[in-house]
Amino acid sequence: MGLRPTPTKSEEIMKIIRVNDIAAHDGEEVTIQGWVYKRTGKGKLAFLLVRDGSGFVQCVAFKGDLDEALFDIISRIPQESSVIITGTVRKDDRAPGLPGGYELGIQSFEVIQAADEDYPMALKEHGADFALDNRHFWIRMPSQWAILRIRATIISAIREWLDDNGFILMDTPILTPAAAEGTTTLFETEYFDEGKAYLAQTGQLYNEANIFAFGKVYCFGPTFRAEKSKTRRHLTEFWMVEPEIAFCDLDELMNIEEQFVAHIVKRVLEKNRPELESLDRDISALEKVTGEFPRISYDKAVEMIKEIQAKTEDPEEKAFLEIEWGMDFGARHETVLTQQFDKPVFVYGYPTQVKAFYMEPMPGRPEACKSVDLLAPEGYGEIIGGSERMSDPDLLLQRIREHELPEEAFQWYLQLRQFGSVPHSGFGMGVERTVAWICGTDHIRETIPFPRTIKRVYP
RNA sequence: UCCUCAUUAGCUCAAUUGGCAGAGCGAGCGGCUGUUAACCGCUAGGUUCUUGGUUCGAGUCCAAGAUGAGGAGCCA
Repeated sequence: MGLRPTPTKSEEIMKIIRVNDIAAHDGEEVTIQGWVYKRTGKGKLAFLLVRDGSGFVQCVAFKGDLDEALFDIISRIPQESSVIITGTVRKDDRAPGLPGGYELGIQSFEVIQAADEDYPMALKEHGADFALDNRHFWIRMPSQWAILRIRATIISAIREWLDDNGFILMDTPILTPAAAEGTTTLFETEYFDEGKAYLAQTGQLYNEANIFAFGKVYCFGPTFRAEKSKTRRHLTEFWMVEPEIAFCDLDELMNIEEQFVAHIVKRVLEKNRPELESLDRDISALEKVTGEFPRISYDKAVEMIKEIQAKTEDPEEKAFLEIEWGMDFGARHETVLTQQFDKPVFVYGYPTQVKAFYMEPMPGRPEACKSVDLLAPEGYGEIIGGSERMSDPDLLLQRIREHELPEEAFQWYLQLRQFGSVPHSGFGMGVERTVAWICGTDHIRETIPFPRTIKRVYP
């Protein structure tokens, strides 16, 4: 507040509100503190769309009501100038904004800083490169503002549900000694005299230790993958929540996941309806995400994809949909599969060979394992990957050797199975993919404030 | 790592067969009492990604490179 050292007399009595509360102040004289998002004029009228972080509201100045010099300042104020505006709230259906429908008739107007006139982010559509180079400004635009507010609700709902259902937050390390699933996709850093350390790509193995102390736990933090993936579904730094539960089998895991996801969607519908509407999200599609989700086996899913492929005429699409039992699903497979349902769908029992080493085999079917992915509808695909973990120490050691993982680094993990091993399960949910699905965003880079991709670490 | 595409004004894009570098938005100035991507008039704004080549002449054709995007593989 260095620009405004002491409050004036009038400031001491003014009633500062936030824009998202404006409906509660109809007819009152209030003050808002924010930034000029857009300015238009019509002779003796000036319209400012002002944002204050909580919403966007139209402020109107009429030349006849104000000192001429003040009206001149208002009608010339550059976009993004920071301002403090006092005026009377009135309901008006013509008023744009978020939530909209109310406007402020300007009575006094203080400029904190008049912005430079060459603000780079014009109010129009931008290409991806320009938008990402200007991410520090892009987040001021309503679409990005709406997505990031929904992201905050999703994160809050994640913690709320887990905290209310007996899960304990256990922060797992970000600097780790070795790969959980191979070293090729890890970011590497020097670690004093201990050699290399790696940025974590999962907290799961540590959570498997934590459950034997706390029963039900979750970790929630950034995750790092150095994969050279350049798609609309990939970031190199993303946030993942990973619950882990003792005495829990695959069916119980699916029960937990569907309650968890339904709660998150419910909270967004309660808290962020104006944001969803501003994004033109099909809200009725989200309202269907309740109750039980369909559960289909990998075997059934392969059959369904084969049927869809047989009906596909486009030769390129047909080639992408080619599948045989034993193959992992690609993005196209997930897309056509989820389009068959209007809720998230569980696919369980994937082939052992395409999944991680620590998953429990299906009873009597060692070629399949007790894994389950949750695929979001409308073509969004995998948002959760989970499994029942292997509890037999001998088989686990065998798998570590088969995958040629450094046995010595997994000693502590193997010891867990020797001292009170129980059936246990867990899953990881990618926050950004979940945000993309709920917001209906077509690219994951818009779902995190400052995305990190293979080609971008600025800003 | 592989495949495909793109790069022209601050931004989004045009530019016919190789023949004068253009528009809209944004910015500045002027006009307008209800604007919603306002509208009307005027002004300013260019290393056509880089380097080399072909040609009387290259934004356009050729070669190499740079940068970015989408996708595959892998994954959340």
